[in-house]
Amino acid sequence: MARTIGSHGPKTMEAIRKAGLKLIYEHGFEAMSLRQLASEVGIQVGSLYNHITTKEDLLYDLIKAHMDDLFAQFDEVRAEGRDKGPVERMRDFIAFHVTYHILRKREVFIGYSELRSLEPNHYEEIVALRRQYERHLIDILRQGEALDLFRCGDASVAAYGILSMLTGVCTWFRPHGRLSKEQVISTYSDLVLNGLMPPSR
Amino acid sequence: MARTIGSHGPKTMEAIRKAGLKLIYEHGFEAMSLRQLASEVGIQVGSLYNHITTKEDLLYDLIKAHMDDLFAQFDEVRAEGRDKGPVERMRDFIAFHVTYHILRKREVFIGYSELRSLEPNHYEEIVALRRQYERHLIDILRQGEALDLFRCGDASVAAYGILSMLTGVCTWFRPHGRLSKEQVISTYSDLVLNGLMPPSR
Amino acid sequence: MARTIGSHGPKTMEAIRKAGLKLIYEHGFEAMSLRQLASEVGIQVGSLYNHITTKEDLLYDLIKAHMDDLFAQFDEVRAEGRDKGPVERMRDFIAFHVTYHILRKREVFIGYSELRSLEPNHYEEIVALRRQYERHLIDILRQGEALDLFRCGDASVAAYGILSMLTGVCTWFRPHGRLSKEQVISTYSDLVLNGLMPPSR
Amino acid sequence: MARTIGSHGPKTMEAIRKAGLKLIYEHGFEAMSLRQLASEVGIQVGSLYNHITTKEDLLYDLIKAHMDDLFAQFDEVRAEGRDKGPVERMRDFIAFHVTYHILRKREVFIGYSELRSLEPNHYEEIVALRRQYERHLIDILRQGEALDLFRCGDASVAAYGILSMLTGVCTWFRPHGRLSKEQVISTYSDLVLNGLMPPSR
DNA sequence: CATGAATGAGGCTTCATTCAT
DNA sequence: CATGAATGAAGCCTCATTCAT
Repeated sequence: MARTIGSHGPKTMEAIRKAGLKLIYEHGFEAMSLRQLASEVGIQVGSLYNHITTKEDLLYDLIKAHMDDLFAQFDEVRAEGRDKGPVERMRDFIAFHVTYHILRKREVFIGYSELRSLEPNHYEEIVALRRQYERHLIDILRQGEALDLFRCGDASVAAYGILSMLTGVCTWFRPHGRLSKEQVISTYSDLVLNGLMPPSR
Repeated sequence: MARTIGSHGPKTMEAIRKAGLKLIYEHGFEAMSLRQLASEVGIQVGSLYNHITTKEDLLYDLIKAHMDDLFAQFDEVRAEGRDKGPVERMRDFIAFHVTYHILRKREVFIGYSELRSLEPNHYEEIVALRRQYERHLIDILRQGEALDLFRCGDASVAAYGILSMLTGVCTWFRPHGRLSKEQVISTYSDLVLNGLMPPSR
Repeated sequence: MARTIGSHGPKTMEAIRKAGLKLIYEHGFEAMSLRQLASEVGIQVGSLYNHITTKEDLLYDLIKAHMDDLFAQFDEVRAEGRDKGPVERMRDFIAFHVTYHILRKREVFIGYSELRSLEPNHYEEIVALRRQYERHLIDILRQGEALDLFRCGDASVAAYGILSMLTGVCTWFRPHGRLSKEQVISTYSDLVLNGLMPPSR
Repeated sequence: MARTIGSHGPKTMEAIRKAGLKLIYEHGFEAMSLRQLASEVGIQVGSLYNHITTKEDLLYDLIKAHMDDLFAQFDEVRAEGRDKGPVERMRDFIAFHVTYHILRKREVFIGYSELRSLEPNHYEEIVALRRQYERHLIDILRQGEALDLFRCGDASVAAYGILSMLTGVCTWFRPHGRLSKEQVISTYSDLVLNGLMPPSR
C-alpha cells in the first residue's frame, strides 16, 4: 500500500480506508466499485490512485491492518496470562475475542469473507496469520487437557468450534441491543468452560 | 425461475444449476460471470436465458432449493423427536445439522455468504426461513431450561453460538481428512451438552 | 436492444478490419482508440469484442494477413522465375515489390511501423516472415555475383539498401500524381541494375 | 520549449531530453507516458512541467534540435563542396548522410516516425526543413545530369530512392556488428554512382 | 524547483441482457 | 432451444496536465 507522505495526503488515505471498510462491509469487495468508493470519499476515481496501487491492494491493506491490530492487542492478553492456568486463560481469550469482534465487526467480517479476493501471496500471508492466532487457542486447550482440567474430543475440532461460536457474534450482535457485551461474554464463557470441563468429578 | 419443460431442456437446466453452484462457491456470486457459467455448461451465454430469467434469479433458485431441502430433511428429524426429551432432541439436531452441512457445504456456504446479492423480496424470504430454522434450536433450549436440564444464560445467544459452531464445520471439514463425521458430531455433542448442563453438584 | 443499421457477422468483421487499417495508418496503432474504431464501423465499443479478442490481436491479424498476401503473390513471381537469370529475376522482383507496395501502401506501412506494438510471439513470427522475404532478394544478388553479372560489396547490405529504396515508394507515391507506377519501376530498375552491374570493361 | 535558466535546471532539462529520446525511440511517442519519463529522469511527474510545457512540445524540441544539427553539420559539407563536381559531391553526401544516420539513429528514427504526433504548425515546419534537405540531393542529381555524368529517369524519384536506401541504414546497422561504417558507405557509394552513371561510354 | 495530490477525460475490456435467425 | 451479434453501462486503471505547498 502506497502511503504517500504529504500535507493533506494522509487525511485522504484515511478517508479512503474508512470508506473502503464501510463499502466492502456493506456490499462486498467485488460488488464495491471504485466509483462508489471515490464518491464516498469525495474525490475523482483517478485520484484514488494517488493513494492506492490497486483495488486488491486496498483490501489487503485493510485486512492486514486488522490482523496486525488483532495481534497487537492479543499480545497484551497473552503477556498477562503467562502465569495463569488454562481456565483463566480461556476466560481471558473469550473476553478478548468477543470484545474485539464486537468492536471491529466490519474488519473481522471482511477478514473472513473477502479472503478469496486476495492475490495468492497476500492470501497465504493472511491465512498464515490466522492459523497462528488459532494455535493460541489450541495451546490453551492442550494445556487444559494436560492438567486434566479440560476434556475435549479433539483439540483442533474444539478450537474451530469455539472460534466459530465466538466469531459468530459479529453477525448478530447489535451495540445497543437487548444484550450487553458482558452478558454475551458471560454466557459464552460458561457454555465453553462447562463444555470443556469433565462433567463428573 | 423459468423451468422450461422440453426434450433436453431439464438436463441443461440441471447442468446450469450444478455449474452455478460450483462457480458461485469458488468465486462468489459477484465474481462469477455468466460467460464463465455458460462456458462451464458448454453453451453460449445467450442460451442461458432460455433457462434462467436473471443472474440473481439463479442465485435465488439455488438458495431457495437448498432451504427447501434443509427443511424437508429436518422435518423428518422433528417428526421422530416429537416424544423425546431436550437432550436427545439436541443430540439429533447436532447430528442432523453437522451432517447436512458437511454434505451440502457449497449450498450452505452460498446460503450464508451471498444473501446480500439477493433482491429485497428474495432476501426477506430466505432470512425468514433461516429464522424459522433457528427457532427450532431455541425451542429445544427453552424446553431444556423449563425441565431444568439446560442452563444457558440467554437462549438466543446460546442458540446463535451453537449454530455458529456447528455451521463452521463446512469451512474446515475435509471429507477424507483426519476426522470422521462421527467424531466431529461426538465432539460437538459433548461440548454443547456439557456446556448446557449445569455442572454436577 | 434492437440492432441498428448494420451488418452481420463476417460483414462486421470485414468492416472492422477495413476501418482498423485506415485508422492505424492515419493515426498509428497506439493513437487509435477503440472508440474511434467502433464509431467508424458504426457499432458500440463493446461490440467490437464479438469479433476481436484484443486490440493487439487486430493489429496482428492485419499484419499477418498482409504478410500472407505478400507471400501468396510473390510465390507466383518466384514460380515464373525458376529458369530465369538474375537480371530478369531482379527486374521481376522490383516490379512486383513496387507494385505491391503501391497498391497496399497502408498495410505495408503498418507492417513496418507498428511491429513494436505486437506481443513478443507475434513480433517474432512477423519478423521471421520478413527475413524470409528478404532472403529471396539476397539469393538473387548471390546468384548474380556467382555468375559475375552483379558486383555488390556485401549482399545483405545491398539487399537492405535496395529494399529500403523500393519500400520507400509507399511514403511518397501518389496514385494519380505526376509519375506512373511504370515510370517508377523503370527508374528504379535502371538505378539498381546499373548499380549492381560492374562498370563497363 | 521553456528552457528555464537556473542552478541545476539545465542539467535536469538535459536529462529529460536524453530520457525522452531513449523512451520515444524504444516505445514510440504515444506509448511513452510522462510517468515513465519522470521515473527515468528520477523526478516526479509534476516536476517535468518546470521544464517542458507539453508532451508534444518535448517531441518537437527533440526533432527540431535534430534537424538543426543535421543542417549545421551538413552546411560544412556543402561549404567544402562548392567547387567540386557532382560525383564527388554525391560521394560526400552519401558519406555524410550515412555517418549522421548511424551516429544519431534514434533522433533520425523519431524524426521520421513520430512526425504525425506533432501539432500542425510544428509538423509543417519540420516537413519544410526535410524538403529543403532533400532538395540538396536533387540539386546534385540535376547538376550531374546537366553535365551528362548522371542519367536518372526522374531526379526526384531517384532522390527519394537514394534517400530511402541511405536512411534505411539506421534500422539495421549495429555499431559493432559485422560491417564497419566505411564498408557500408563504400558499398552504397558504388551502388548509387554506378546506378547513376550511364553504363555505356 | 520539486513535490504530492487533484482533476477529468479517456484507455481497453467485461458485464448482464436482448433478440433475430 | 441454441446461436452469435448487438447494446449500453460499467469495470479498473492510466493519462496529461495543474497547482498549492
